[in-house]
Amino acid sequence: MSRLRGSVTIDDVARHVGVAKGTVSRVLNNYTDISDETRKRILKAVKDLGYQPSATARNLKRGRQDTLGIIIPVGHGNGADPFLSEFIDGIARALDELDLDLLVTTAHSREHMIESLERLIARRKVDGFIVTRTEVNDPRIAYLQERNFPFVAHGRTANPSGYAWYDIDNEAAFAEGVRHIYSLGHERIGLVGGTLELNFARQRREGYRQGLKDLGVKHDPDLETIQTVSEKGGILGAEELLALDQPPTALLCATDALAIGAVQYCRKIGLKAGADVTVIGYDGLPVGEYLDPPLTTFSQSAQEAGGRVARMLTDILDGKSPTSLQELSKADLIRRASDGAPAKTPAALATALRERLKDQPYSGNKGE
Amino acid sequence: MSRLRGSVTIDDVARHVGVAKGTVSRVLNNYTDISDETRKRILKAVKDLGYQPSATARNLKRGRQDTLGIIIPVGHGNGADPFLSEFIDGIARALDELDLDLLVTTAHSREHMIESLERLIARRKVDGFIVTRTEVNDPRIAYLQERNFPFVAHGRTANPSGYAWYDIDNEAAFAEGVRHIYSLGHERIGLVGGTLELNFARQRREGYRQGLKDLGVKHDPDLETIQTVSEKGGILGAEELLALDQPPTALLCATDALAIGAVQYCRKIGLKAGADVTVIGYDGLPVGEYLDPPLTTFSQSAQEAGGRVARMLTDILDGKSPTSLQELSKADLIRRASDGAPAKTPAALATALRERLKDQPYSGNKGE
DNA sequence: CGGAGCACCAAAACCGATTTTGTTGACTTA
DNA sequence: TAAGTCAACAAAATCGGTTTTGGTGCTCCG
Repeated sequence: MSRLRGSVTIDDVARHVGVAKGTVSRVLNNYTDISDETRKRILKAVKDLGYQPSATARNLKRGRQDTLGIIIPVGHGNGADPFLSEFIDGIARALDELDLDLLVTTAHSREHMIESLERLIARRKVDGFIVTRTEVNDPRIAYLQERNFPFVAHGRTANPSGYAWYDIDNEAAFAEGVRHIYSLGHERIGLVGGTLELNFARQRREGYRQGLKDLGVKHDPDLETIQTVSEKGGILGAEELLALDQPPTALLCATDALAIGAVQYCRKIGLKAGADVTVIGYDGLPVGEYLDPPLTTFSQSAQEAGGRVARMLTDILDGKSPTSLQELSKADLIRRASDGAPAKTPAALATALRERLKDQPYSGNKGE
Repeated sequence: MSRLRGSVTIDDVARHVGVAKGTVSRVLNNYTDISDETRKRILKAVKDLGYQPSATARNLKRGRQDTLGIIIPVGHGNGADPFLSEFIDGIARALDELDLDLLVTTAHSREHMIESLERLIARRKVDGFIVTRTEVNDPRIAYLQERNFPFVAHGRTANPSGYAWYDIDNEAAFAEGVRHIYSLGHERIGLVGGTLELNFARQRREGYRQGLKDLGVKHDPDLETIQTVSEKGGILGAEELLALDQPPTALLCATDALAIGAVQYCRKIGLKAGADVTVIGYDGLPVGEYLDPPLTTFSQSAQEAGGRVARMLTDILDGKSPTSLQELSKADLIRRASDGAPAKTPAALATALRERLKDQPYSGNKGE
């Protein structure tokens, strides 16, 4: 009965009922100038024949695709960003309700991203884009703005005006992080930051500095390190900061991935996160709950963010002004167990570390 | 210069050159009955005007979308499956080279999945599907087979004939896992399995049993537990097995998520994975490397699998027979540090456990 | 009673490509 | 030299919808 390619078309329905195909279309699109009787007959035929309009044909005429695009950055083989997969999940859920679809593409470089944008726009495969992991000067946003193509950014740029965005108040979160750590009794607080092209990394560093300033703690540049946003970066960052003469007793990390690496490094050199060193991450990744110790972090519900961003984009497509759609949300501190009062003074920590590192100098992250 | 909606069409190009639009199309599609001179002029105009054909219009005529679909199952708020995000990454990378796109949808129930399939097929938004996490009797596969719609499954079903699939030899892997654990000196080996609707869960259990049989170890049904595939399930599974009078000294887990939960439970009751209890997972999740202890697991490179599956699907769309596309791959044991020789006999372990549990009965997985 | 107004729907145009069919002039070939 | 062949393109049909334009018959109204 259900031959594949010979899908039932609007002509089949029209013929079956004995009306013009335009009439069928009008019924399906809720026009009012159709008699009740005809409407019923058509609706019945639609149901009987199992007719569903072809998205392609409809889109051709309407000039819309009912599809949103997202381009996710990927490194070289180092796996997907766990934050992004949650984010996509959130988007997809929201779109399901709105009856839209999501086109996912990956890009391995900045240039490749722009290429992909161009391609998808030129071929008219999507109506709008969701841009993630914004950079301070983001070429994607510049491109989309110039082309005047609808999009919503998750995260801001250096100049966050003129386009729609959804972001977390990164400054506030990290200022709070500093305050929290300080209240636990820490005086030397380190920052394992992310590369500064990433806007959120810059903002979190700003929040870190502001937090210190608010507390009247002198800012020591040595306590800041910048690393690529990955577990590996976290290892390197922790190693660098803990090797200081006056090491920090707490590490505030720009992302959970960095924090996971930092915790791993601590473990490696015989330090217990949460007891000997406080480590705090950011992202609220589910897996953080199952680490040892469970990771204290900031949650920003990637899923919720995805849903929110998707809805903002559909608002834009419905004609809303992008500038009216700028939303700043708050991140919540989720206390688990990787933070605590400092066990040692920085000086004591330093001598203890020197002892330990003599015995077992750190060498990569392989098992022994 | 670049007005958005007024994208340049094939008519613009034709007019610009002074030929019929059909001629432009023929040039772009490499027909031979065009003079070299005309071809050059048209190509130049295409470049000058920056013309790119509308995917929609092309698809309408051709009946193809150059888009593949994937429907990912999601639970209720418990986050994305990390395995799937890697998998999608692999697919997207492969499709990038093939100049195809990927449409991602989520579904929260079995019915919803079929609905989504129906919708995407009826509206002709995709040319084929990739089906993941196959079940023993998978309604999606049944549906797609019945509709005769192109698809490739990642994983098999009870009757894996008549369609294209890519799978890991789950039996072999788990038999090897048992062999490995046994060679470390363990005699009582537990299985934390996944729900048996999932085909891979069933196969891995089969491999576990076969492995024991090969070694001449008597199969004790008490040593098997079935849990939902999540960290939570891992906690429950470990709790159940370790509470036995004769508890296992090693836990073979159907997925990394289960293993992560199992490790967490061990930690909670004062047991160290890798030393006191051996825990082995399956999936090769990157995060496993940063756990304490780093997780011993089976790798099946989700990324590679994604790429492979995508290419198989395009082969089918190019006319290859699905039945000729069935590929069984091998999983590799990645030894990290969650496995090791048993520290205690099962009996000794049991008494030690009874001691510990008296003091601090386990109660959920919240921080203290 | 003639024309305006309306309800209802048929017919045709259109979206932007691909593909089929037709046409023209030059060149063979018998 | 008339008929046939072929290269090279124009013109039209087509894909499956949406939207615009055009009737038709009926009612209403001055």
